Parts: sequence; structure tokens; C-alpha cells
Amino acid sequence: MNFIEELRWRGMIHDLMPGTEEQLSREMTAAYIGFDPTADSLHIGNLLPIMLLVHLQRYGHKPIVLVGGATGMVGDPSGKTEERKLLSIEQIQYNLNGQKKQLMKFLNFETGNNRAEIVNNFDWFRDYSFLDFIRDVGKHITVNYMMSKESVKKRLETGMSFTEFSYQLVQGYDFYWLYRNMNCKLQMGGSDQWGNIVTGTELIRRMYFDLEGSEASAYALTCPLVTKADGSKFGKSEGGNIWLDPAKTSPYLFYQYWLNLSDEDAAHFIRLFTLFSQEEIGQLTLEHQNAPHLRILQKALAKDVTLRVHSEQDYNMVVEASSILFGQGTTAMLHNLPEDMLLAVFEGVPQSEVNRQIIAEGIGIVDFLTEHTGIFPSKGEARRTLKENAVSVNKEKVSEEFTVDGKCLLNDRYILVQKGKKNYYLVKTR
RNA sequence: GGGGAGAUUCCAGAGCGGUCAAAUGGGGCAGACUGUAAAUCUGUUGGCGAUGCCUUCGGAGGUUCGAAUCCUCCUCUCCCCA
Repeated sequence: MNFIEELRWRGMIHDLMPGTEEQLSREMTAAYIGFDPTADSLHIGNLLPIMLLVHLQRYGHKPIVLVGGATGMVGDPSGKTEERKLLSIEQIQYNLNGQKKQLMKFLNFETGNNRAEIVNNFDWFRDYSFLDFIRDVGKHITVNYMMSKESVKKRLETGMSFTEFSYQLVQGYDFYWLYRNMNCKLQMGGSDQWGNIVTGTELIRRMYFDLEGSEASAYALTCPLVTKADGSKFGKSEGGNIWLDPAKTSPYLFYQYWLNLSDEDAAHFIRLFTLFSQEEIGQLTLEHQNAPHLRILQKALAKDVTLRVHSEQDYNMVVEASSILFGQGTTAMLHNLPEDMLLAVFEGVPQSEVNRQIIAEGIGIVDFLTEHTGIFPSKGEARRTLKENAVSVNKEKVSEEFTVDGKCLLNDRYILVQKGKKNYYLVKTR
């Protein structure tokens, strides 16, 4: 099996420029994907492009990660309906460093002649003057060509700044630069990047022809955008994006996101986000169908991704936490849990502090849930939820009349509050 | 420049002088059923010291015992004709 065949059975190819497959089988090929430095962490929406690079490297090719220090300053109009806010140089630099660290976990940057490399396009744009750019690069691409792009056409009605219009040229030049300086012949990305990538290949072809009279061929490969079966957006939960940074999305919530996928999504995503072979996935799918309640696919997927993004230690902790929170955990079990274990288990759940004195004196559950802990935004909502029998303290359902007092404390200082089935809060006394 | 339509609670969208904290749908939250799934069904969805009170219907004034509803001005959006 080769790289393209691998992607094909996994359903990771949306579009492929003719000749790409031939190029890849001809020689070790360097390929790049660009990442936008819009945040200081990547999120699981970035995972698919990352996996493209991972597969690429596994098949002996050379991955290049481009972090868009320069392009990030311009803003990609693809898929956007509005002009984007510009980020400051400092902010971009900061975000870049955060993303860099995360990418290191996926690719081998150390050994072999196909070791991954990371580049920042700000390095070649920083000293490139505007006039030089429009003379050297702009000359080879017509406005007519640029206007025909879907990303531009969509914005013609509502308006688009010259800055964003220029974006495709800037990205196109990246490809040219990498082609020339790093022998990078392939650019990959999400399907929304097709137009930008093709501008790059076109620019390379024309610039080589116009300047040197030689033929040059560059290639493009895009993966589909990830969608969920129910139409909701992949990678979002109630709390927002699912980030790779444990400080932004705790490993617990990260694991839970994958574990909670529907059967349909799990079967789909396990091909995209894990390295299990076709046979292994077939086997897992079979086992899953025989005993769907065990959620074998979800567990295998959640485990694999959590291990790669976080660590084995995080994974163990998170499984432990999940089994206590969702397994046969009882009030008695909670009371017997040692403090360090308790804290480890609840690392990912929202926490709040409350004055010890208040608990000692005893306090009505409604006030406790609102004023003192902020678990509910208003008393009305707290009461409503209590009436719906949806609030538990230390895994026991409580009513509106319940009083929180010293007897509720676990390890003499913690209280576990549950709203509904899945939402946990840990209250500490101080 | 001329003519018309509109701005309502998270969103869409009713209401057109009291019975309006405001129909209905969507979304959200929760419950039942399950497998921490999907589908389905049910409840709930401004705040509070709560058979009442307070703040909300683009903004500012006004009419009225009483205004989301009527009048004036302002701001913004959309459509049609130039």
C-alpha cells in the first residue's frame, strides 16, 4: 500500500491534482500544510491535516509544517463571510510557539532524511518589500484568475479588502518559496484550501517558465471537511472548541468528547484519526456491532487519540475518572476515595470554592448552587432543575429542601455536585 | 434622489390599546427509554424575598387610567424605481 492508497481507503481524499500519485511513487517527496496562528493552541479540527502529514511521513515522505506567521497577518478569506480581524505580530508569535509544541507530538522531527521540518513564512516575507512582491510575483498571475476563485466570488457582493484579496497570492508564494528552497512539490490541506493551493501550483509553473524557461510541476491534495452525522459541527462542545492544550480542554473532557460520539461518527472518525489498519478497524467494527452497548469503537478511538495528544498517564487518569463518575460509583465509594485520587479524578471538572463556615452552619441547596458556587446562574433556574430531579450531591439526588452541611463533605473538604447526568462540579471548602 | 417594508425575548417569527413575560417553531437545558449513542416522547426556557413585585418588545420623547401595540423625532436594516 502507498500513501495515496492509504488515504483513499480511510476516506481522507477530497481532491487530487493529476500526477500527484505518480510524483509520490517516483521519489521521496516533501509536502507541506499550513496552519493558521489564530489561537495559541490547535484544536481537533486541525487534527485531520495533521494526520495527513503523519501518514505522509509513515510512507517515507517528508512533511513540512508551515506556520503562517505572515499569512496569519493577512487573513484567509476562504469560507469566511466577513473580513477578518488582524492579529498583532506579538500575538501571532505567541500563538505560533504554542502550536509548534503540539505538532512536535505527532511527527518525527529528529531522525531520518524524511524528518519533519517546521517553517514560518514570516521568515521570507519579513524583508520582502511590497513593490518587489507585486513586481516579482504579482506579474505572473492575472486579477481575472484570482477573481474566478470561489473564495473571492462569494465575497464580491458583501465586499472584501485588498488585503484579503491578496491572500491567495501570498499563500501561493509560500508554495513557490518552499518548492524552490526545500524542493517541496506538494501542498495539502482541507478542501476549502483547494483554490489557494492551485494558485500556488499555477504560480510555480508560470514563474519557472517565465523566469527560467523551464517546466516545473507542483501538486495538490485536499482532504474533506469533517462532518458529523447529525449535522452539528465537529470539534465543538457546549464549552466551545475541543483544544489540544490541556489547559484549555482538560484531558478528561477531551476523552469524553470522543467517547460520546454516536456509533456512526465513531465508525467514520476512527479511520480518520487513528492509525489502526483496515483489518483492525474491521475487527473493531464487528465487535462493536455484536455488543454495541460496550461502545468498543468509541473507546478505541478515544484511547488512541488521547494517548497521542496527551499521555498515557493522562489517559489512565481519565479512564479512572470516567469509571468513577459513570460506573457503579456510589456515595460510599466517594467517601472512601483518598484525597489525591479524588483530586486527580476531578482535575478536569469545573471547580469552585466556598467558605468552610457556611457549610458547617448548613445552607439551603438553592443558595448553595447560586450565590456561593455559581453552578447555576439564577435561583429560578436552580429551583427548576431541582424540581426536575436533576441535581445530585455526592451522587445522590436532592430536592429543593435539601440542606448542605458538614455531613456532605468528602475527605472533610469536598462536595461533588452533579447537574443532570454528565455535568459535574467539584466544590472545595476553604 | 424617489417610493415602500421593517427593527419583538438565544434565533426565526406571531402579536397591533388592557386578559402579554408576550403564540408557534428552532436551539438550549433537564427527565423517561437506552449504551455517558442515535431516534422518540415529556417537561422547561427574563429576574427576584414569588398567588405578588421588578426589568424587557431598536433609541428618545408624547397621547392614555393603561402602550410591544397609537403619535413625533432619531438610528439602523431590507426591497423596488431612478
